[in-house]
Amino acid sequence: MKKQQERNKVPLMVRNIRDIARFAGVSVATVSKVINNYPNVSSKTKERVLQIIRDEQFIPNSTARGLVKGRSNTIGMFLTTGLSHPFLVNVLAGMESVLKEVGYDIIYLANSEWNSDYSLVRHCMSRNVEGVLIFGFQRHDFNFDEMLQSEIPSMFIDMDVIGPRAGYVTSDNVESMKTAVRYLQQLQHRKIAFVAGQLDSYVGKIRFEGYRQALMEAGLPYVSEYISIGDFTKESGYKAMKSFMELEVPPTAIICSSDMGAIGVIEAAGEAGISVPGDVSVVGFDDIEMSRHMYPKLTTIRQDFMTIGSQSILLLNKMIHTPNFPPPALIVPTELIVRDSCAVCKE
Amino acid sequence: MKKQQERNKVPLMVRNIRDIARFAGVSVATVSKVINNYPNVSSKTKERVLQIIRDEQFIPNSTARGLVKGRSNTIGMFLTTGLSHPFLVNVLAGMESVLKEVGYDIIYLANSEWNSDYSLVRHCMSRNVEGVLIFGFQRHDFNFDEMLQSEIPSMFIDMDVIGPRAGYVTSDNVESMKTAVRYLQQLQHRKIAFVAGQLDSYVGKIRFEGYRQALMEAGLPYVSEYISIGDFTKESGYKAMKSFMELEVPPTAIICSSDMGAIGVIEAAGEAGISVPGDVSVVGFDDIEMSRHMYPKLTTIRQDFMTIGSQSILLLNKMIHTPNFPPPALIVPTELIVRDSCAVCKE
DNA sequence: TTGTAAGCGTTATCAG
DNA sequence: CTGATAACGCTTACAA
Repeated sequence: MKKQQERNKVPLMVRNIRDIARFAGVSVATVSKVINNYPNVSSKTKERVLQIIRDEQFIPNSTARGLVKGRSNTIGMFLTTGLSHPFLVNVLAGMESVLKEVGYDIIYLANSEWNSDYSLVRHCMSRNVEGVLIFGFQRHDFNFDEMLQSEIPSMFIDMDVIGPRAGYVTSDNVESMKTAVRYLQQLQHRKIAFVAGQLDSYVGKIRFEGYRQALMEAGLPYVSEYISIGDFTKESGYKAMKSFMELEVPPTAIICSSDMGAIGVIEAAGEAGISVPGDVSVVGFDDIEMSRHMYPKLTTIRQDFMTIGSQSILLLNKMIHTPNFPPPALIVPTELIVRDSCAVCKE
Repeated sequence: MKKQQERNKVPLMVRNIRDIARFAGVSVATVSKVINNYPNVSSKTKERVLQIIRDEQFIPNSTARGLVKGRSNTIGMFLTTGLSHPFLVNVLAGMESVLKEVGYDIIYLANSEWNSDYSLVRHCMSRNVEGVLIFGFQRHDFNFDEMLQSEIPSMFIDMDVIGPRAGYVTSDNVESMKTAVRYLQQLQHRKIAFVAGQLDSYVGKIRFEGYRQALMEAGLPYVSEYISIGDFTKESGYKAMKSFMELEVPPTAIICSSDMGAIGVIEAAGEAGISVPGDVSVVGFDDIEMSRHMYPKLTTIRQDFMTIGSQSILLLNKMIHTPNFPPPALIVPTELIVRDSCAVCKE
């Protein structure tokens, strides 16, 4: 009764666990136990404390909690915003879907000019993050190796690196290429060209590698004129197609390392009066939104960004909580989306 | 000399400010002063302490710091990942460009099923964020009002709400529409139709409003048959165009609330043998990447996402540090990008 | 110029 | 089952 009055009289907001303790007429230790759901609290006091916590809208201070527990409940994320990444929101959605489950929030760590005085790792440590997600980086980025070798659990997205506490998630790029080649082979194509991305990027290299393996498995010859090294952009696809058209024996099908590249290929074909898929078949990679809105609708390899996002978090969570967890390498399956840009080979 | 040996002998990493103090033979207070660059420290000790900090790669614990200072150096961000947002990465890039300058990192707060026990605001408070960014929300989202009325400084992106401590940033939607109408008027168009987005979304409503005002200022009549309410998607543009074509007096120009809508319009026109821009002119909104890769290349309103991102942070920073800072409302200019989808009216 | 010591809001240990 | 009390790592009066 007295307590009740006291509470009504004092409009001062509850600031901490001690205020709650005072109102409830118990010690802070007890309140803490209630909050953390410890077993050894009588249900009466527990109920009373909980009631007050609800009434007062009390929220424990996560900073203080983090200090004493040595945890931050936070995962750091580095992102290269330089290159526009249309999938980002999809990957994020995948992450978000499991964030509550693992109890982490993601802190987006701003890139700065890293140097030896202030490295990625130091930024992570100063923020006390329990793990790190790395996305859109290049192998040669500054401080990359330090991160890779550090003790901070980390997951790399689209980069096949393994460190003592570092794993990765990426699409099954090799199998994707085999699928594409097999599909074109079913359509009687034998002259299959390839538009590569930068070979110093992981996905650029691995997709090229996949293409070569696929050719081999299909018993198709590797023709160096059928290779064009680009950079995932539409422009590089456009140029690739121009060069293919000048060949004495041009390819009848073209696999691209990106949908944007495929769009460039199709544009160049259109300008030259070459029909897609009438004269040449085209396969893309990514399945960006545009793919199903263009003409012809693009047949392409769809990446499963939701899974990439959710698994990167889930695996990171495992690493964080399992001391000797072997650094995971997850290859996420892709899917061939058949639309209108491929047809049976006429030759 | 003795200290030196001690350091070499003990490979144990430096864990805290006290270790540094011990190594340097000073008190923790002095170390703290050095770290925080206080004036009243002799340059000798300062140098010595700094040297040790560098040698030992010491990083002050930001959690402890946050606890005592009552700050987290963190801005929370809520995002609706449900609707795919292709601009996100651009807005993020804008934010990133100023993050270091203001000294914040962004914590991406996972959405959960908000209810009265655990609201947006409570999540923010538990994380001790100093301010909040809200992006992609709808007015009727749960707990929205609580956030709006709360004392936590917040900036809404693409939503014109003002609260005691809440401001917003958005593109100049109204002026954009006026620009589009004026441009079409210059091309002799008088029958200008409009494809709206959802009217329960802020940008859907405001762009419609802008279109009406623009018509008025241009002295053009408002014809209700020339309005189609859609939802920013390609499909709704497609349907809109279908309905416009059935009119006895069809429009000669169409303004869309989104580029995707414009793409739908153009597709419907193409199927009906109507030439763009020969028979009908089309203007989009957003300037998504696809706009310059389609045929015809789309004339559209470009939003300045970099500025939206950077200003939302900068203004939030101002609000946080200025007690009575009036909640800002920033309208960011757009730009008409003239490409190939508009032509002089034939009539 | 430097050091002492009292917090910041929690959790955890250990007595009662 | 409950309650003192000592941490956690840092900042900051205030004293020396």
